Amino acid sequence: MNEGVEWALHSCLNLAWIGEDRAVTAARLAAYHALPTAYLNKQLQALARAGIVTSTPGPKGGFRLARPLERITLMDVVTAIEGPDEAFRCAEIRKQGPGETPHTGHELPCAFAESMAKAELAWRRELAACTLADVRKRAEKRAPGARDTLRRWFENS
Amino acid sequence: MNEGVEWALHSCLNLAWIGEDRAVTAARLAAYHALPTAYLNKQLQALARAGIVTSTPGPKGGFRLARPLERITLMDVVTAIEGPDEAFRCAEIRKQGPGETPHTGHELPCAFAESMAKAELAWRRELAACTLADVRKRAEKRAPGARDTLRRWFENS
DNA sequence: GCCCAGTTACTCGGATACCACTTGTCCGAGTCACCGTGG
DNA sequence: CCACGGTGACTCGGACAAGTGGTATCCGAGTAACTGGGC
Repeated sequence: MNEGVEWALHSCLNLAWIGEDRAVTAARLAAYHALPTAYLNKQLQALARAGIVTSTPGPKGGFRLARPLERITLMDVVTAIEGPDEAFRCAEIRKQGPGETPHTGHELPCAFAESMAKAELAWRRELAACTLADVRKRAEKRAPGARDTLRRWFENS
Repeated sequence: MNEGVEWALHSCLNLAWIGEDRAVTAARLAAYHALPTAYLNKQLQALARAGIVTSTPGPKGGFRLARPLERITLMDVVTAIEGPDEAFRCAEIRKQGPGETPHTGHELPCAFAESMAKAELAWRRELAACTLADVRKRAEKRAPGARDTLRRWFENS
């Protein structure tokens, strides 16, 4: 899986902690975790295309959350970064070569693909059931000072 | 996801349909679906290392199933081909740069990683619950002639 | 006829290139803030 | 003092390279079957 997913998740949480009142540039978000600025910018663009964050150009511009964390799921972020394609894409090799399935088995979906899709659906269901607000709650319980440290750093930057 | 997974799954099913009495070479398995022989051989080697199939060299050699399909799950095959690593590997970026989580939040696992791992566990659970025998049953119901066609082709090859 | 050793051909197995995609970087279009000027 | 136009700098956004892992291939080590000869 693309590692940009982790960057995007933490960036969303950071944006929420900073507050929705002001936009944050990709450079500052990147600096906070020592990430390559331009590449994180690329991921944030993907989030913007997905409607998870909004981007404003010009001075005092940057990114901010498009909606509260309660309405953003892990699935949203993963889909925004990874794309909508399924991980297991059936190439239908059973239809190639002499082994092409006979007796009207072509139209019906491949039994393997079906089971893999079912498993992937369970994965997506879990991701869709977990909002970033849930994660924020757990993170604040574990590292109580993280939020304040972050706000202080972004104000003094 | 690696496309070799699909090849391995179909090859296992084909081996089961052919019968356990004789070994089948990678070349014939590949020819049946018009796949590159050497590369499929590589995937079969991975299955052999995982103990899913056994390989015998020399004339009349080849691959055969190490155990019946009832005891082979989708998870086994996926792990054999893809490796045991999780798809989402947390790089712990929260510990980098000025944003390193303070107040003893380091030892506890990342909340994001935890949720992602939970979702992935659901995926693995589904894969582990589905045996290749289940898939075979469904495939035979959809394409009743597939098994006989396959056996005929492999006998006349 | 039976046994055995040598040869042979066939198999897997790992070492070796090729290619696509992820990762990483750069510069330009657009935009808002700021500043100086005029009323 | 206030309004306004011009300038400037800062932002995102997409186009452009580099590195890594998946994809594909080849050749060698090893083995079991086959063949021919000897008993």
